[in-house]
Amino acid sequence: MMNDKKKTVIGRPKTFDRDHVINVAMQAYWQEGVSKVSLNSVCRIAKVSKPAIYKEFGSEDGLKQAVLINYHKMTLAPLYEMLANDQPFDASLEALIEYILRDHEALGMPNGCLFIDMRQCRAHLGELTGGQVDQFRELSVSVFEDWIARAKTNGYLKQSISPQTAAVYIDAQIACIMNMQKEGATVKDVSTIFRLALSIFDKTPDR
Amino acid sequence: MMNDKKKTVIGRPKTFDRDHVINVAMQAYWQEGVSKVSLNSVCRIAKVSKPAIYKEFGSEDGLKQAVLINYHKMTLAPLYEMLANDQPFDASLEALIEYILRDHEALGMPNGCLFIDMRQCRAHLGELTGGQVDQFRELSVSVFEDWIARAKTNGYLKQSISPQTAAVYIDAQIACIMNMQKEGATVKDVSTIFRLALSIFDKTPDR
DNA sequence: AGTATTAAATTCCAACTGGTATTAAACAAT
DNA sequence: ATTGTTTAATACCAGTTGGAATTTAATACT
Repeated sequence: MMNDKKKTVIGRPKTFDRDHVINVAMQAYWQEGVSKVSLNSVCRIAKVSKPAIYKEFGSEDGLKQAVLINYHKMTLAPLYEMLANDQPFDASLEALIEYILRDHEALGMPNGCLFIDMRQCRAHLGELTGGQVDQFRELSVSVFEDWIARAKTNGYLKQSISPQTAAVYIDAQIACIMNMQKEGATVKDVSTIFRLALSIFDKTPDR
Repeated sequence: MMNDKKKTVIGRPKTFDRDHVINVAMQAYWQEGVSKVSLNSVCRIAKVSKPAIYKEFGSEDGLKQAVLINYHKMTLAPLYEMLANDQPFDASLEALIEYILRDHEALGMPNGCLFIDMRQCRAHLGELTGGQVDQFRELSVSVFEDWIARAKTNGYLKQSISPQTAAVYIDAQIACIMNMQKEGATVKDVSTIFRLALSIFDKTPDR
């Protein structure tokens, strides 16, 4: 806006690649579990020095928060956007199922969900990351709630379940499935269980 | 069987209280999460020296295994026994729900489930504990499977779900609920979600 | 009293943790 | 070439970890 491409700046030029560090750390946290990855090991695999990370993120807590925000942007936000579209409930439900059940390994992603992992060790996270987790949690349930409420007013959903309850239920089932996946359950089992759990939203309850 | 109460034995008399250490460690693992409790801290709160623990359990891994076995005996086994009784399916299902939903805090227990916690960090456990987790896992699903299969042959359950699938489903839902509980969900929410998830086994599907 | 035997606690270890003070390097301006 | 400024890397800190060697204490037997 103010200056174009390259303003000359004095001092040693920056070589630190913020995104690279975030991605490497995200991969490690996601794969191993956030509580199993030390800051030292992040430095090792990202090939950056510890003071460089402190300069950029302030603390380990800051790094974790940055990673979580990144994870949200690339993995959670797209799902929420999908649910915000005004499709028929059946279609959006199927889209959600597809998204949750997509094969992580085939896509080069670790199994499980980093967000769920962080929620489960919430008590041991720092202020920044912990607060961010809470914030994303609220966002998550409100998205589900809106989605269900909209489906009901649109007549897609006849069930007597309240949007609040439905939102908590869906949230819990996603967490459940992500944990199963991380524990090494087969794709088939994970899929069967998830569809079974969400079958309570089916219109024709004659199983 | 061979000797009565007290056989005289040379050497310094033992003061180490195995059960005390196991209970203290179990409490800590259960409360904080097994991966968050160091052997040093167990020594501190149990007021025993580290070599004493090594003498008794061989290693940290051995202690964790002993704790898991104890946890199983006092918390998991009773549930399995209940399900082995030949009650009507509705009754045993309700009993399971009651047992899973019982108020941990009111009973002086930490929230969540130590077994589930160990399953989720299975990859980071030692050989002994990890193997024990696997063993109890197999036992668990086989108990659920037998229970469901029995209910079906007895005509209590008309559903088209296979016992294998049902067993995995129940296992997953229990894990789900325990995780919710540990994350601090209200008793009401936990109860609602669990009953909703298990409502797929209801006879009359007109919710 | 002394000795063998068993169990206890103290002390130590190298490795690792999150975090920081200090030094070295790379540039622009002079 | 020197100086100022910014970044990067090295080296270090105190504290903790799982584990083990060593020492000290408590008993029965001789």
